[in-house]
Amino acid sequence: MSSPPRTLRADAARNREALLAAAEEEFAERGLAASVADIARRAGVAKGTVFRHFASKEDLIASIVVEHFGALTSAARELADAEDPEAALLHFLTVVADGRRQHDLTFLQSASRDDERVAAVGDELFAGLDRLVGRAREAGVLREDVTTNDVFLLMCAPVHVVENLADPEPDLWRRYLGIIFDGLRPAGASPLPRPAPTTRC
Amino acid sequence: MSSPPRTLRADAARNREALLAAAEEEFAERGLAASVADIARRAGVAKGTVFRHFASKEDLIASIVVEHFGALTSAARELADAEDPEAALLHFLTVVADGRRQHDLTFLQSASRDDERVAAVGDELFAGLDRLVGRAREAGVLREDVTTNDVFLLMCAPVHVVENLADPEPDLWRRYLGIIFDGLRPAGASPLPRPAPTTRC
DNA sequence: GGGTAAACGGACCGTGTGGTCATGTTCGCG
DNA sequence: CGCGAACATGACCACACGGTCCGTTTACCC
Repeated sequence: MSSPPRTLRADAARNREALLAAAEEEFAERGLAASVADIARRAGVAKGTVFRHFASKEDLIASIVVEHFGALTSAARELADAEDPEAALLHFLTVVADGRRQHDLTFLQSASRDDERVAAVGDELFAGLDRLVGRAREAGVLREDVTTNDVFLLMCAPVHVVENLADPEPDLWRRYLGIIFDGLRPAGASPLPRPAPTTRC
Repeated sequence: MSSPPRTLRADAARNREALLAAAEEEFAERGLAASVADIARRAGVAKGTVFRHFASKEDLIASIVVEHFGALTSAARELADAEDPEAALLHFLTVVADGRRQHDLTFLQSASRDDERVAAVGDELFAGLDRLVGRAREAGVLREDVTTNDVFLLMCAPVHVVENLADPEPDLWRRYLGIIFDGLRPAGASPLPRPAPTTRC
């Protein structure tokens, strides 16, 4: 039992990146039904190569989600100490939505729910968001009864709202982010019928 | 070329209803990937029977959507002349979300986007909602810059937000309907970054 | 009850899928 | 340059899917 080498060969690294990019596009266009063969074709490699890099289709999906979550976590960290907490939170939510702009990738996330790597980066992302939400609430720009969990769940809603539209109109999600963000503000907030969820995610 | 009889035989009608119900449950549990064979098994009939009632899997999906839209249109009509326009709109949105409570069925809707029957009942539903939205805006309980199209798109968001949660918590969507509805109120409304969509649906 | 058309069952078919593997190719180090 | 290991390939497999078909069963009407 020998362990695999720590660094990938140049061509292998290139193919891995190409596969991740191709898979993201393919999943965006055809949903979970996108086939491994099509992904390989799009990346310009043979099908066997896909399974050299990813143990299974599920593993490929999880890898995409891990990559995305990582990028969002970085964005959250960079905004953690911004001067304007409200702008920081809104900007973060914009980054989240923009990252999924092309099409929605939430289904990938839920498809890899029990992957432990995904759970780990999900925790980090949640922690980053928690910081932003905490500062926003301290600053009084967020209604009192809203938790990080709420924002975490609502994060993808703007993109999701627009997703089923035939006509693309690439920036329309900004409109719904605006509406939902207004719903998160203290002004005009009415009592919420149910308590916030307790379990993370 | 003879036309089929106007009324179904008793057993056929029973099976048709059983199939629609079974399909709805199966789609809710397993998404679009639910197989016709599983649907048939759940309804207690053979696979061939499915295709006797519905020309294809797509046709079955469209039939479910048509049924749903019809029920919602009826609900909208009943609320059209309610005394309190705000309560009427909120109640309608509650009915919409509650109808999809078990799981989200939006993907069925988008899967049958080019079905003409679906388009027809979709128009009726939109008209019903338009009435409710119009009265709400006249009453000043809806922000000025929000259109019927916006509400139509946001309609399913509360359920969608909760959909990817592992833990069911069946009524949690009410919380997010509350938040989003607050975002639709005039109080504390901030300017929206993009214009409302022009194309219907 | 008997006759008939409608409805049902389930074996069957073609296709496309995720995944495997033996063989051939390329990188990169010495 | 040369060699071994890492990598890529594409034919191949088992399987599940949507959909078809025809022999059989069933509900309805007189």
